[in-house]
Amino acid sequence: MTNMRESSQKSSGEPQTRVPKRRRGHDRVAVLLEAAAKVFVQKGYDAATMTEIAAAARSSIGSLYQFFPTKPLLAEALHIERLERLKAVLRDIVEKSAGISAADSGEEIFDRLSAFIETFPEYPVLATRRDIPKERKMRSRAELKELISAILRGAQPPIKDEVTLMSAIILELLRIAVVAANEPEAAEDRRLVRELRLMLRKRLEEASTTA
Amino acid sequence: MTNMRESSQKSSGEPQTRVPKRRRGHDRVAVLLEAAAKVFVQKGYDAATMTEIAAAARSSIGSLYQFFPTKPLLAEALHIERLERLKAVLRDIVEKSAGISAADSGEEIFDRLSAFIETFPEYPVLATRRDIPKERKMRSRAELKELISAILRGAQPPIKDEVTLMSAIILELLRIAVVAANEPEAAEDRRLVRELRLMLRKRLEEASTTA
Amino acid sequence: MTNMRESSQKSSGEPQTRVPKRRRGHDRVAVLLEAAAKVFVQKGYDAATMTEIAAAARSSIGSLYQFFPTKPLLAEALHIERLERLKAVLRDIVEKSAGISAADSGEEIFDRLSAFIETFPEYPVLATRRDIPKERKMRSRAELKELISAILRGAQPPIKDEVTLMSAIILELLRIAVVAANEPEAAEDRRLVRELRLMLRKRLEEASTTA
Amino acid sequence: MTNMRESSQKSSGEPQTRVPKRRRGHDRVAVLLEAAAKVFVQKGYDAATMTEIAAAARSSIGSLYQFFPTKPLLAEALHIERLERLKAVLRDIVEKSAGISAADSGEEIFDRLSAFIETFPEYPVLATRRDIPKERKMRSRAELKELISAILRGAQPPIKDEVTLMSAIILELLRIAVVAANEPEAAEDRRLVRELRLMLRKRLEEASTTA
DNA sequence: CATGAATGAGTATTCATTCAT
DNA sequence: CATGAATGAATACTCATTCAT
Repeated sequence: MTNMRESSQKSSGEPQTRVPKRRRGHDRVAVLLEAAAKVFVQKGYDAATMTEIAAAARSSIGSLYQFFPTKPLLAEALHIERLERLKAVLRDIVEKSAGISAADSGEEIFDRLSAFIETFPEYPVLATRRDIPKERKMRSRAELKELISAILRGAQPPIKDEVTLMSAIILELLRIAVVAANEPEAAEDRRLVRELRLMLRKRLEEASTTA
Repeated sequence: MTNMRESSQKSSGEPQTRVPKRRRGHDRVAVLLEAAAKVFVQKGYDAATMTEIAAAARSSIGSLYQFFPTKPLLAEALHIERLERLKAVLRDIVEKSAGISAADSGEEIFDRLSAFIETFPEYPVLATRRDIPKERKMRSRAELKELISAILRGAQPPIKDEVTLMSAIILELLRIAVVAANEPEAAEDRRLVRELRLMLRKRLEEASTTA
Repeated sequence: MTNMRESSQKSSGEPQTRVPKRRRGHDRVAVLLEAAAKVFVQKGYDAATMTEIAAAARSSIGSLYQFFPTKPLLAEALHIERLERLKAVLRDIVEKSAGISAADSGEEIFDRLSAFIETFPEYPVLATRRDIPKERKMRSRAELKELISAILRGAQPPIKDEVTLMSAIILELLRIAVVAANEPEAAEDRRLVRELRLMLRKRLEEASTTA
Repeated sequence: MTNMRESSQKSSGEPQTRVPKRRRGHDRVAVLLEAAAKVFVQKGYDAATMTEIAAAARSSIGSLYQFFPTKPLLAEALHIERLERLKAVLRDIVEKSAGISAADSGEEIFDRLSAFIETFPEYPVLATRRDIPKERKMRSRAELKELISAILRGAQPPIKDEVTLMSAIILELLRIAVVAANEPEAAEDRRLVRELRLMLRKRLEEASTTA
């Protein structure tokens, strides 16, 4: 009793993800996040239970809560972690793609991000969970679009069409690839993805100044 | 809630959605389904509760269960209802589109299905809920693709590329439109959808035998 | 999952104590309240658990929550119920005490309220629980003081001192009696209460206009 | 939290509050006790958590447990500390009040104890917590009454009524003052306290042998 | 059939306490 | 001794589902 849900007020406002101060804590946090990732993919965000996540991490429920005081906060922490990696991938492409054609860069993005999703299938789960803070959602989307735009802006020959729109297209075509990856008809879907990749290439070639 | 009980099955044969005999029952069922649709859209499938659905239908929980013995069965019933309407739309296009160019038909599909989703926003919720029977998922997907294929097969000039693949593309591009409809950046999204529509047109024109 | 505590929002705002619509419900509610009273007295408000209350009512936890959606709401409902009875007692004295001396009325109040507390020992527990809505606390206190004031105003000979102050004194002296009732040294405490009763009498006699 | 574990006792002898050997330990203990006092007042005994107390003392939970192996023991230690101070106050009055009238001494007690409560608002919290050992409760109460009795016995002119009873009255009137101090209607409460003080004076004057 | 009460397993979360470093 | 991570029983509360009236 004297449960939080009763009217007792914590003086320290919103609970936050705790940063571990010991080595053991750091390791544990990593294990917990991976366990969460696994369970979120398997069951979906809503159906995933904190208990199962703790079990998957071979940890006690108390330990889980020591670092992630609520389920949304756990999801958020994992989400941010993955988003950081995703942005790193794009940043890497930004560097390497200077002077490359938009069409080629587009395919690079397409391929690298497909690989990313395959490695971190929890990403789409996290990115679409219902209780994601709306502001966060828009911000991270903007960040991704900005990175893709940066890639396109560095393209040679330059793109004439609005770069933002192109970025949005890429992002959306990727969303399809993501979903398709979870569908059962693997064979056909692979062809579908290839096709989308091609449509993108065409569109980007068209958008490139043909001098 | 992904409650254990949800998936519990009586050994005495699967419970089935009851077909009401009297008129009153029919009305009640319709009201219940609409209420379910509303709540599913508002809260999502998992977070929607049978109690709230009953309340939204100004009915009692007992009544709701009289017709839909489990939550998945309720979702399934609604899903089928909407799917029927969706197929009707496509069938209508099949008829009207004989002799029309694939590109024009594609746009027609795009527009009509967009309108459908706007009218029945619960459709994507139902189509992506986690506990959808996998077999059902594949079957309905196949039905939709077959209908779109029928449209494309009737196109004049005929399509040379594999019709099934084209159908898949259309379906996926639509998925984007659906998601985009739920995003906050309305203005940009509208442009995005228009762009996808255009890409589709291009692809279909290209696929058409240019004699 | 999809627990209330997650970010899902109920459309209907604050949960409220539900009014039973069936006979069975009415009975159950009564039993639940008595059980709550018993457990609150035994364990105190904080240490009382909803589970134990349900058990004491030979009811399921679900049933308890059907009518009292939170522990504070349960306490509040019981509090109000008892407060109503308490006010009824005072109203009864108001009627009977017209023309009686303030000193006699004071003793009557003292005795009747002592009896009340003995019958409903949960009252002080409820009235002093930490999460009582402050506004409610002040309002009920004001109501009680107003009733006692009404009694004193009807006294013959009339009271010259400020009636409100006298009411506050009575209320406070009673608080002592209440606490004393829960102490172990019964014998001495009884004498103490008698003494307080006497002090009150003296004070009221003094306050009465001796023409 | 009235946790089961609170009352769990190791078979290997009751854990006891550790007496620190070094200066640093003494300081730490003092800080911990003050932090506990603060949190107990803010949240109440039940709602206060060991973690929050440790934090308030800018100490670690481990350190807190080093000195106070259980929450009740912590409360007990603080309780005793405050009780010692309270007795010191009364002892001081005993000395100074020889030959003074009971009425004057009574007012002195009233005032000094009011001040004490204002300085140590945790005292009533501790003195009324549910898990206070009953025996302790009675013993400390007896000690206080004895001290007050000593004061009254030294009064000039001597008291004829039973001194113990008078002591009890004083103690109880004080209880009111305490509670009143926590009520919101400050202004009125002040008048109330003054009034009780006066009633006490009257009663003590009356109890004094008027030769 | 309609109604709403009854049920209880399941869920997120808390917190006193222990223990390895 | 200090520190903070680990533990898990206990708690409030939810919700699908059943059933008596």
